[in-house]
Amino acid sequence: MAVAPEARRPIGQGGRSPGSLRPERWNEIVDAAGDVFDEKGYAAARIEDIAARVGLLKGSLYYYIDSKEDLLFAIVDGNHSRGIVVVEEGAALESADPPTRLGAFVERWIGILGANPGYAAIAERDLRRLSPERQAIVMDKRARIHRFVRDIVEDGIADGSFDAGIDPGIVTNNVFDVLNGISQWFHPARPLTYEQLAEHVRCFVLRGLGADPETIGPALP
Amino acid sequence: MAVAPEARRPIGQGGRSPGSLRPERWNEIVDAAGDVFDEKGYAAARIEDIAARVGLLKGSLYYYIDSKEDLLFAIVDGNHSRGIVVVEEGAALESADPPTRLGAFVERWIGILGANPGYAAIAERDLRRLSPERQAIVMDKRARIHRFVRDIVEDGIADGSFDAGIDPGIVTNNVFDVLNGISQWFHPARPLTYEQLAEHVRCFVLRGLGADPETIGPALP
Amino acid sequence: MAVAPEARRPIGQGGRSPGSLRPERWNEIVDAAGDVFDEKGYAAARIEDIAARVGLLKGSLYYYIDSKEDLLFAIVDGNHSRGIVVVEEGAALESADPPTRLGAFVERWIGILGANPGYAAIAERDLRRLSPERQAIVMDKRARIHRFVRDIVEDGIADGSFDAGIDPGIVTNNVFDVLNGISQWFHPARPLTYEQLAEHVRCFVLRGLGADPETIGPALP
Amino acid sequence: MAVAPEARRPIGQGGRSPGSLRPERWNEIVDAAGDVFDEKGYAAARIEDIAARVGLLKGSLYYYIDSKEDLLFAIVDGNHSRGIVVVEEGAALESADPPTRLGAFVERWIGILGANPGYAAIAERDLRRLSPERQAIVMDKRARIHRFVRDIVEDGIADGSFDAGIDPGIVTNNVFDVLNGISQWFHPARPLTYEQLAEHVRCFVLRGLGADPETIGPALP
DNA sequence: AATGAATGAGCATTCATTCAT
DNA sequence: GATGAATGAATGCTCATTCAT
Repeated sequence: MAVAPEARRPIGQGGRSPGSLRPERWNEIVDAAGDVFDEKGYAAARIEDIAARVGLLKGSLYYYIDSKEDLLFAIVDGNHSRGIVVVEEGAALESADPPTRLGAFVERWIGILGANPGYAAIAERDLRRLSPERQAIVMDKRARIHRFVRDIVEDGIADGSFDAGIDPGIVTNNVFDVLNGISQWFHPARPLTYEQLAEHVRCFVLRGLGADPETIGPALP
Repeated sequence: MAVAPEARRPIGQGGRSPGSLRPERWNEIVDAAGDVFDEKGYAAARIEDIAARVGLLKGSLYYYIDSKEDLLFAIVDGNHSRGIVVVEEGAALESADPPTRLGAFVERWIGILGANPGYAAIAERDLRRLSPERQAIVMDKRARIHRFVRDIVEDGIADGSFDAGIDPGIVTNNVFDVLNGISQWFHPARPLTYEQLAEHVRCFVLRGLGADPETIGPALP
Repeated sequence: MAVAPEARRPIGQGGRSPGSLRPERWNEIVDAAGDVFDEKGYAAARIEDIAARVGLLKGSLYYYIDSKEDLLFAIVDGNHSRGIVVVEEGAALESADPPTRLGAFVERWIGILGANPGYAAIAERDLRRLSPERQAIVMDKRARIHRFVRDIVEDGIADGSFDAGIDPGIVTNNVFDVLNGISQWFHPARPLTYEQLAEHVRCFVLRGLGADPETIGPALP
Repeated sequence: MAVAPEARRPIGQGGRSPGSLRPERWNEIVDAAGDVFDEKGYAAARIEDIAARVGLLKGSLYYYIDSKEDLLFAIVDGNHSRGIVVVEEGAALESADPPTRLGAFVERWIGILGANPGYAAIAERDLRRLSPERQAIVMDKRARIHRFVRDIVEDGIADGSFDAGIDPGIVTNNVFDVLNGISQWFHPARPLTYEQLAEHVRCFVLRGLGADPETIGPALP
């Protein structure tokens, strides 16, 4: 899940930010870093590999970055920024019932997974390698995303559309575990599109919350 | 999820395996490695840290291991060996209906999580840092564990106890994502025991599969 | 016996081979390695010493090499490549009689010893520390060099210019033992040039083979 | 060329000298060390390998030695002690002519090579790894051995049995290079005994010195 | 005599980072 | 913008050596 171009400039970084000069180059680099981090993990990834993937020598990469961590931050923060976008786009559905809103969220989330597959895992895995300040930036976004789902869950419990016995905290975590896990095993090469996958996952999640089968909608086609 | 003591000797490793001489020492070391790998990730973990945690100098650790990878393998393989145990212990329930069997599996799994918390993530994260041979050993166990759940799911679809519209492959992955995600956010320090957590997760999963609420059992207390 | 500059680029090595970019630097490094290996032996030689001798820090040396063994190979293989050159330069003498050819070979060999003294011993001593593939490359060259001398010996026995009772295998080994031993005790600081030494050794060897004193030429001046 | 038992106790070492307790054990250990040093070179040889070859653990070897260097010294000094014996045994031939004396020396030397093959190379190769004191002890023996041959050569030149044009220093080195080189290529598995080899080498050397073919004796059978 | 365990200094190698050109 | 060269700190691993038992 690469960062959407408009969210991709180094944020909270100050300095010359060379990315502003050639945004497309910066995006290439971040994508390359995403691939390499995904394959080897942040610590084992080599700057040289990332540079080679965009046709540079390792020394040259430092024209674009100040440190390896910049790339991790760009990816992890970008991932979360996209998550924020997913969450905020829900405005149109604000008046809908909780199952509909949660289902729509799941579909939007997986839809974006499809656009930039592969980097969700990095966010989970290597978040702690960031500096405390940057971790805080990311954790704040994460909390807002989390809160969005949890609010829906609590609303649903309150209005009876979800089972009263569920624990909002646990269930919210379960939902994100399901969503974040996807990119580790799903490959669109399968005879299944992201849209179809989203349907399955939406059902799994809503059922898991005890939603009325009627509300969830018809069985998958 | 550290390895249960009786399953912990280096398996499939050949060589002098000094761990067999002093199993407690070997267990201490593997536990220490698990902690450090969990905190920093495999690549960033330093042998020196692991050694210090058991009161040794880094060089001394090599009396017990041949390489850092040995420790990763001990943890990852041990984790999976415990998973195999969880899967195989289901013999008594073989004649039960699929929801009961799956629910019991979830409870056993989380029960073991409680015994040795923390290392499940390592297995998911750093599996690829193992040698191909060792990866194969682990992947084989993983496939068997996976197959156990998938078989239950398919049985349940066939006999109508799970929704006919679900995809066994997707759903099995969803289940493991939920189970493996737990150790990343659940801390027993919370006002919730592993048993109570297991109840919640059991319900979430079974409902997600479309099981009859009657079968799932009473709402959580 | 260091490698002649023109033969010195890493041969049969694949990879980026930065030495090709700055041959003089590569030669400096190989010479430094030759000195250090000669003084301490391959195993006891420290990369740090070699680096320091060319004004680098040990880490920097890895810009030029992939491993310490690369340096050993460059020296040992270079030595043998020079030997091949010595052997092949004999074309002009092909029609001469065996004693003349062998005498000329001895003179050429020692002449080259004089150009790059000191590393012949390394080739003999630490050949076995090379990887099997590289050993094979070197052993092949060695066999060709050996064969060149043996052929002359056999020709000489056949045409009566060498004693009929000698064993070509033994005598060829004796000749190379004499030639290879030189660099361990001869220092041109002595009141003797390499040319004079070569004359003595040529006589010793030809006499050893039972050549007609007339053929060998006049006593040394 | 292992050390003859009676010459094998650690010499010039002072201390408890445990070898005196079980001479045969000490010999076993020195032989094992000789094998390992010969295979890998002194620096690359591991105490553990030597210990394993005599059925001990590496720590246990220190009951017999004070340091790895003790073993090198035992071998190198032992080798030279044998050389001294070879040289001194010549008493009976003292009145013989130089070619006879030198020929007899070659035969004795190779005869002893046959008794303990393989370690001559170590002496040449790793002499410099000894402490200065021990190097001095060995170099003194070496000088005496060298001097023995050189004296014969000079006598031979003086009385006309060797060519007047040869340089005693060079030729003596040639002779030892031939003798010391043997163990690197000769294996008694060949269809040739040490006695036969000695004959060939004797002829090569004496001819090399310009001795009268009549003096050298009949061609090899 | 022998061992198991530990030590600690040393070494090859890696790699993020810098910088003059 | 990009590069080649160099840096230096870090880190996995080795191994001679010690010593209580």
